[in-house]
Amino acid sequence: MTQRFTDEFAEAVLGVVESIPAGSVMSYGDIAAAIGSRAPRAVGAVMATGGSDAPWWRVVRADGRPAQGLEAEALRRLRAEGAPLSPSGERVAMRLARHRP
DNA sequence: ACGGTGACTAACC
DNA sequence: CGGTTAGCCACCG
Repeated sequence: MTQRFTDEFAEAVLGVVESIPAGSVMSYGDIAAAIGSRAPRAVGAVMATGGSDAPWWRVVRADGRPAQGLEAEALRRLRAEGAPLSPSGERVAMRLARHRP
């Protein structure tokens, strides 16, 4: 571990992210709601800061599109996991892939 | 204390 | 379907 997360928020976010099973995904909003927050943007900030060690590719936007700037990489990994993708292949089929705890 | 900012979202047109 | 707009909350200088 390279970083220690003293912030409860960041700790909670990463905990949820690591609980997402392969082949499934959660939106930033889903994660925020899962920890009783309404700050999907803050979730994104945590991921941008210390999400490198977590399965960040399983965290996508509400419309099923992966994080801005990492779309190609994320989609590659998601496909490898067998996550259901849209016919176009550029976004995740949220209806099928969404993980609900 | 304050305002700007962001790996966001939902509502509208 | 797609482009815009306003709303939200946590973090940082």
